[in-house]
Amino acid sequence: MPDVRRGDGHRVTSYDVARLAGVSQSAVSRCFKPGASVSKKMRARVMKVAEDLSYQPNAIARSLITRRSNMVAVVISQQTNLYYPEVLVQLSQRFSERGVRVLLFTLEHESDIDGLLDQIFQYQVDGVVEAARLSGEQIDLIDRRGIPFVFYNRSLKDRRVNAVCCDQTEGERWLVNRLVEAGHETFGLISGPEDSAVSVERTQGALERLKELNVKSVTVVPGDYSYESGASGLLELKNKLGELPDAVVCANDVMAIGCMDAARYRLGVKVPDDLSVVGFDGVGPAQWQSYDLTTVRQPVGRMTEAAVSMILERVEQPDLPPEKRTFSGILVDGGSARIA
Amino acid sequence: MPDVRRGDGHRVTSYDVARLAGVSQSAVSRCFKPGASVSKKMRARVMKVAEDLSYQPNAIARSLITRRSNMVAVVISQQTNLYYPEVLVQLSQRFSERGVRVLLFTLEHESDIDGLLDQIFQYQVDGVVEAARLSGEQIDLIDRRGIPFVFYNRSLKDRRVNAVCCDQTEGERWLVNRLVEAGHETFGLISGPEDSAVSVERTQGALERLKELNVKSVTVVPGDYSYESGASGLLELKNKLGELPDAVVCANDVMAIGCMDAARYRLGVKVPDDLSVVGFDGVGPAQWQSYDLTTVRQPVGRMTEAAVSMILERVEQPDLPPEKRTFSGILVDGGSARIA
DNA sequence: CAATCATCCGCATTCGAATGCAACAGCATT
DNA sequence: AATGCTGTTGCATTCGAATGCGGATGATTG
Repeated sequence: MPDVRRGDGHRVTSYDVARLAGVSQSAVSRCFKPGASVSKKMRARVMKVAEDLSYQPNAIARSLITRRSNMVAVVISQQTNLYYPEVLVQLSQRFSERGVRVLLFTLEHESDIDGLLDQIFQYQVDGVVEAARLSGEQIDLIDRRGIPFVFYNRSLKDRRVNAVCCDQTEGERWLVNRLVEAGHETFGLISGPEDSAVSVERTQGALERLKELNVKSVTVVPGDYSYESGASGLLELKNKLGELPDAVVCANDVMAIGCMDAARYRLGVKVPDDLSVVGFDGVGPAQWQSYDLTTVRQPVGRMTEAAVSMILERVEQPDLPPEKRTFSGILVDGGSARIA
Repeated sequence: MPDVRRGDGHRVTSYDVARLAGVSQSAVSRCFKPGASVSKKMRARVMKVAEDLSYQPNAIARSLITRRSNMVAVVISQQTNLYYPEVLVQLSQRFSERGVRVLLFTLEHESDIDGLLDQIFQYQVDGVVEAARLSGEQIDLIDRRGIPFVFYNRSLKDRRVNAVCCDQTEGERWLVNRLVEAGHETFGLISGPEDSAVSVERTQGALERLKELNVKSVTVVPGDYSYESGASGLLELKNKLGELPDAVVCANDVMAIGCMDAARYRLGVKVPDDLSVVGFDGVGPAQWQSYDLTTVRQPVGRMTEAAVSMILERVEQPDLPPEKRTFSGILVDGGSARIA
């Protein structure tokens, strides 16, 4: 089996193929471009040699001249939230079906994003999917670079940006409706991190609906989306109220799960008999029988598909106006909440 | 605030900076290279202009000439296994601390890997982390390209490749020891996918130790690493045996969790009183109080660190010989198994 | 003041593929 | 045989940064 590298340690280039096939480098290039003007004879000849040499066009060189890297940056923070890995995998799969690769940028802390934007730009990505918070100036920065970007589940109200969101408010309202219909009267809320727009929307959405429905007893305690904070949130609620509320509304599934476990194993309380718990997201473990969580599932498939096509459309047509697409969640009635 | 793009829609290049600063392009290039021969005056001057123009060196162009893309491909399959997202995030973070970015390749089916290798090569990545199965020919393919690569938790016995593994066999032996010491006499095993080397090692490891300890009643049923297959695996065991075994050894945590739920909610059996269940991996949910799983935790931090440094060392010194690094897992005694 | 040396800078080239343009071949038409 | 047309091919240039080499500059020494 022949070695694919030339003697000098360089990679195989289109010139090597051209020389061996007795044609010009441009011919080789054209052979690899679908729909280019090449005779079948030429193509066959070149492809044969290319095959023999295991030649693959250098995407880096191509990017330089075409000004398309076929790479998209995906920025993810919040690795504690089980929800994000799923989003990431789906984005990756959908992009790759369209010939685009994901360059991954993970943030340990959301504040690390400053230097990161510069990094992203250096790699000349064709677009950016942001599942992290950005300040107004940072958005300006991207905008001025003219790179299409889409926010995933976060958007700035007074800003014309592309965004794909799940309707957090609506989802919370559904959950509250269900709980109130079933006769729950005292409520505890465990919110997410203050700086998470999603969390704020969810908590506000629930509060608003509770108010509309004239529910008097509502207590909010802070959480951070983690299992532990769901558990400690419940204990804190009990402390504050002196007793448990009828229902606890958690800003995500993982906290709801932590909350259920604390109820059962630390307080010895039955869910849903003595306490109803609901979450949000619809992550895999929420369906596990130990939890069987009542929650709102985000339509991740449709949301990621939307994000991908919004980006790629704007790579082709940079002048498309900004767009926000909001998807309704799916109410999942589980066994973690008493129903009427 | 000035627009960072020139009138013609092109990006800002080192030539633009050079022109405005009244120096040569090479000077600009040198200013961005740490340790290059540039006077402080020059550097200050250039940096000022660069700042004004929001100039960032084009990593694509740089890669072309330096033959370093500062990108590493990470190939992941098996998205059902909760274990992999954690690995991915850690790899990404550790690489980025060293100035290297992760280009993500996800596989829906392990068989999709054929075309994928070509894709990976096109992007001129500096290295590859493989958390997917490869055939011998595929390894040849990578080898001949001279790209450093590391297998993560899979390796071919009779092949000189780089690999980072958790000692699956040893871990299973520990688990079996614990169970046998505690008096368990009849065993069920739920294996992972047949084509997963990890699963085979785990199951074999357990079987071997059980044999050594002279345990007679051992039944193996197949699983696929999913929650559902853990649940159905338990039912199948019961069918086969006519009754439940004393203990079920699952090839990963997620199946163990499915198994526990099936025991409790479908069979009405108490864990660990009537049935002991153990897993493998040490994923987050294994620690949730509803499960509190006895398992072997893979030292993901050390393993990913090892993978990263093995790759990067070989980018610098391509002649380093292949190396396999095997890490012991950490036995986690949870409440899902009766102990002596 | 001349000689020596280190430091710093610019010129020119390089990486590998894409593409506009011109040249050319082959074929049909008259 | 001359003309025109279509379909292919090659030439030359381009993308943007890095770098070896020679030359200029300035500092230092005798």
